[in-house]
Amino acid sequence: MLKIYNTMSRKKEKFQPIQGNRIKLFVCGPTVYDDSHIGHARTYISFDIIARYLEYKGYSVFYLQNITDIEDKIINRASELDVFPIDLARYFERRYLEDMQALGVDRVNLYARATEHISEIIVQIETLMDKGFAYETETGVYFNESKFPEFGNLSHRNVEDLNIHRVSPDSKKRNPGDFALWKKKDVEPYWDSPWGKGRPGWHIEDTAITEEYLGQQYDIHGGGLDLIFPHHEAEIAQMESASGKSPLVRYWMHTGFLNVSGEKMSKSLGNFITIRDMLKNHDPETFRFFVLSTHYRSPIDFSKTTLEQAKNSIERIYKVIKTIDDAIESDIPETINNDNELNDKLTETKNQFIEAMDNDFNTPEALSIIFNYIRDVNRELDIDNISKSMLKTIKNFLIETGSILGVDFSGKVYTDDKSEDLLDVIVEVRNKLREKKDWELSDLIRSKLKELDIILEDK
RNA sequence: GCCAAGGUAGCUUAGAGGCGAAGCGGUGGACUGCAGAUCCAUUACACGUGAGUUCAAAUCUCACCCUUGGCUCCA
Repeated sequence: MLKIYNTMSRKKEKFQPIQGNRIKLFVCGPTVYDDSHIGHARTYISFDIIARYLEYKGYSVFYLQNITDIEDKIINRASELDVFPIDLARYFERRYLEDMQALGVDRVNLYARATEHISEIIVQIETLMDKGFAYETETGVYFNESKFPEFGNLSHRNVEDLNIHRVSPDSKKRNPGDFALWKKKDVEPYWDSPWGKGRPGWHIEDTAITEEYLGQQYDIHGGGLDLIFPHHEAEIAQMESASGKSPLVRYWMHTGFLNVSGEKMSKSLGNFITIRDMLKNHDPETFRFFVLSTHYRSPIDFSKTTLEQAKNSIERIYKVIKTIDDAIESDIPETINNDNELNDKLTETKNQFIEAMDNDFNTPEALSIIFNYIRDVNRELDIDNISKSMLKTIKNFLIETGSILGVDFSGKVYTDDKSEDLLDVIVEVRNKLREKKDWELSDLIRSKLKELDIILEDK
């Protein structure tokens, strides 16, 4: 039975979709004003895994993500670079999608741009105006926080505390906590609205988009921890006020922060790492494994050591699959008695894996179960107490498990065709030398290959 | 100030009342011509400190120490 930690209740809750086995999942996408960083990667990989697992459990998942392509940061950046905001947004959106593809994040069913939902946004603001939850000033349209006493429930804060620490509130607003639904602007980019030219506030796009595609209430809303306040609070306030229905979302899920060598990642500290830069030094599988090795809600530390450990760990899985492949090729029986025992163990492992993932997607636990099984398999392989058919079953299990987690465990071969052929020749020659016990030359070949980062291992 | 998360072997992480965990790393052994992989053993007094509850506490309670983060830019 799947349990999900709900930020709203601060508890793990039994998961039950609103409608049958259909799950409506929404995750806050990026503001496309710059290349995405590895903190984004952590969040989106986490939700990719969550979506994969939900699908594995037999749910039909509709995964929606917004793209914030109109926002002050985009406009500022565009004017710095002297380009149109929309062009800048499209450029970084394309790069974001490329990054996600490189990371194997491919579970999103629909990306929705804010600028393509302006009419839905306007409709929602009109509803809020009609119902008396919003008011117009000379600078824009604002949500009236005092009309929504539940504000602060998700982040578990009370509004009075927050108001004390507010810096220079806009004097036109009635309450310091009121947030903009529509900003009046008469410089590009702007859209026409009942309140004149302007553009939407940050929070409204998400509820306009989710109402359009998911309805007024849906199952899961995800995002980084930093979005809880004020962004997700604002979403709740807007949508629940507009629809009169509560809750907007059944399960609020938030991913923990990614730190770099123990420090918060920020541009001012100079430790800001984009996904692209990271991928120059690490392969995507390693990074995903690194993400998997910590629970999604915990902080995770990106450092040379942790990435190295992730790389070495995943190699252990690659290696067992390679060993299995070799054994399948070799001359071992199709079935043996010991299969029964290994089959039982496999069933047990599967169950434990599911149990771990059911427990709020506990991937570190799930991995440790896989590693335990791998040790058992290796042990049997070591004493040739395993059959071909069993090995095939085990391999399928490992590959399937990998695909739930989004990691290709089948291992990587870093060669193009020609060099592989060439390598075969070298290995063949070296084997001849070894037959002649010419260790000096064969070791020389091996060490020369090693200098080229080609590791040759004899059986 | 307010709020939150956390302190588990050398490192990275799970666990959450009762069999001392997983990976990485170190050491020794088996296997190898050697190396590697693998297996075995070992390294590990494992649970921030001090009290309390309990037959039993890393896990619950209280106090304290320390770390990190959030407080309307933020995945």
